[in-house]
Amino acid sequence: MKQNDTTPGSGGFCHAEQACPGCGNTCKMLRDAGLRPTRQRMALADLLFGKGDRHISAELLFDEASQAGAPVSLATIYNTLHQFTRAGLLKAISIDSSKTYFDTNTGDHHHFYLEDTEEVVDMPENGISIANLPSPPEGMEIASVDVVVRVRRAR
Amino acid sequence: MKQNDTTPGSGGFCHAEQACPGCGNTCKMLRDAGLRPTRQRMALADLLFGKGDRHISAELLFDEASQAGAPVSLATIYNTLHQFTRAGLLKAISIDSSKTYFDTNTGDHHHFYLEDTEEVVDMPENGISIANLPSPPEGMEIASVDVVVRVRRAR
DNA sequence: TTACGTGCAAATAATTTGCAGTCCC
DNA sequence: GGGACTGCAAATTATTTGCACGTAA
Repeated sequence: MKQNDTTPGSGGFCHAEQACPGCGNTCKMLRDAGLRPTRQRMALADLLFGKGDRHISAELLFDEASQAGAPVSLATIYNTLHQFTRAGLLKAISIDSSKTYFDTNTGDHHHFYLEDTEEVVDMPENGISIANLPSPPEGMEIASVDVVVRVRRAR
Repeated sequence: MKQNDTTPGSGGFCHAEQACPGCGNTCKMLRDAGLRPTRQRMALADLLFGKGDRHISAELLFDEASQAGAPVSLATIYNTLHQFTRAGLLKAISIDSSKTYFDTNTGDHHHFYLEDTEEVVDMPENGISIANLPSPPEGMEIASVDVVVRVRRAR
């Protein structure tokens, strides 16, 4: 359950701008994104942004939420992940064709993909540099450049 | 394996090494890959490799085969695409998370992804260059480096 | 002949959607 | 109170699999 008890008072469990214990700034983050800070969204946001940069699939987040004592339906997980993505809080990455991963690091960066474990890992920000990028087909503009370095256990 | 017994008329419709009309070298390609040159595989190979480098999805190949007068079941399309991939004739690319595309260009190269049309286009071979690639996590070796430049219609 | 291939339909897996009930503002 | 949000289950989409039959070697 919630380890903080800060008298929600006025009906809502979260009080706008001020950082209510347990909400931290999650509440504000959601409001700023134009999303109502509901119980589910708060719980998911805390899981997603509570421990540094993460790369997570819907299914995995579902399991985490369940185990964290905040069961959220899978449909809501998907909805929320997409809402967060639309709001710019997350970035969707498609590395493995079967699952979609969501990245809490929305900055410009690239990834290592561990083939053995199907894990996605951020590449050090300053590492890679790309040159001689061919100009895109005519009439097109570059939306983004995604680099994925697939790695496997060295034998 | 027998390499020189190419007596036409011995039962199969395709006769090993020599270019039988209608087979071209497709036949040999399949044999070399360790795959029996069946009617379906020949038809699909012709569609795949008959017109330069392509990026195609199973569904699309299915439609093409049907229209080409060589209907092949969707299951066989999938099986065949994976067999070809395993044999090194194709390369699977996951750019869009929903569909898997198969690339007839198995060389080292990168792609443009046209977001508007969901099309995959090869990037000129000589264009891009990547530097300062961070070393992979310890105990790991690089399997491949995939670069996808997403482009959209310039407004 | 005989093992490998193929087609079909049912089975999965990941994700989306319709809708009735719930909750935030 | 009212519209935004959720949960559930059914619907979709992409792909895989089991199994009887067909076909290349």
